[in-house]
Amino acid sequence: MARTSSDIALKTREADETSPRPKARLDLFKFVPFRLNRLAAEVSSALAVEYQERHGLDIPAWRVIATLGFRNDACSAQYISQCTRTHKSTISRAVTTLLHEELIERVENEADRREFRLQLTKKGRALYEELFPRLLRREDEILSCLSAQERKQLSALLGKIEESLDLIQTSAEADAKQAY
Amino acid sequence: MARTSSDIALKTREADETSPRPKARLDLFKFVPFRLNRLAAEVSSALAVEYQERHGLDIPAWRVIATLGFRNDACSAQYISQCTRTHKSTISRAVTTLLHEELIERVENEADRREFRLQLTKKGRALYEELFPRLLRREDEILSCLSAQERKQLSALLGKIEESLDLIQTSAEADAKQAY
DNA sequence: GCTAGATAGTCTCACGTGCAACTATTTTGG
DNA sequence: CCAAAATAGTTGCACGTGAGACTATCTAGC
Repeated sequence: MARTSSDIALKTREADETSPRPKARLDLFKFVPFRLNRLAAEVSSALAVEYQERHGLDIPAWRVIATLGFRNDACSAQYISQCTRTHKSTISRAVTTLLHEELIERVENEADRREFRLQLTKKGRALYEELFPRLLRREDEILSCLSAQERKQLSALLGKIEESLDLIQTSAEADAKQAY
Repeated sequence: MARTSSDIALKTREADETSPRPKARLDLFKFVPFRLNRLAAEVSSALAVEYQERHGLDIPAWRVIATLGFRNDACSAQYISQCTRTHKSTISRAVTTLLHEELIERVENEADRREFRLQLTKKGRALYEELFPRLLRREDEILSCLSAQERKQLSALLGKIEESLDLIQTSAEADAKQAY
């Protein structure tokens, strides 16, 4: 969000497209992977003020809270790791911190003593209830440049790419896995 | 790209939307900032094989190469830093590495001896010419799930968000800055 | 023309994170 | 049942990177 220095830009490929191009080139500004990276970084830092400055959470911690807050029942660290696509060691460290801050609690799983079931504490639930509307509002602000229809388009397009990259599972798969 | 373990998913908010929702919740899977983050990370790692495994470049180094390759004339590290939105220390380190590998070269700027003008060496140019078509092909693969029109839509939508986040400058601004 | 502030680039520091090894436990296959 | 493989979670290690201090140089204002 905070960019102190003034900004400059590459010339876009646009101008070249009308004229015969002597040699194909790659314009970073039109390169979708680059744009996604830049956009994601920018959006992340725009949201960070909410959970970082206000609550001292980082992204992994927020993902744990969000996953537990969205679900009613407790679930394992493994589950959080998989469905947020975050490395298990990263989740592990976030869980340790959150346990320390008493925002989440864990109970042993009698059936399988390797894993622990995690859930929000009352304090954690309160934080979640206060935080997530703010984040939704931020998201709304960021997307405020789009019409309702454009937002649907964006969501659909992202969905297609996610699906083709296998980032999304069907609810059947999820349920199958959830039946532990 | 490489995810070894099997995947599971959160239930989406979809199901709740028909029924009266007792309490609003936040579904990470529908949260655009999260989706952008995850998608960007996935796409990046899909491209990494091209410049990392084949050429030993990391993302910052690739951004330097790409910027210099796209332009005909030499430009400063500062310029690269600003137009790729990458921290100047990150660019500085990438430049040092690339100089060492003789992929780029720098000449003193007589007019301003604080800055150096950077440009691709013959070797660097060759690498660029070989690399960027591969990357464009990868991008194409990733977007192959979209029709031509959908790609335009995506590009336009990303453009709108970028613009509203002030990630894009007009070519006028760029030219003004470029006139050093 | 000298001083104060801006700017280009480098470097040190701290920190987050992916990888992989490790422990503990469970599952599978003979 | 026992050994081998799989799995949940933790931890040490290495590395990339952002923040910010620092040097050198340039620019602006008096």
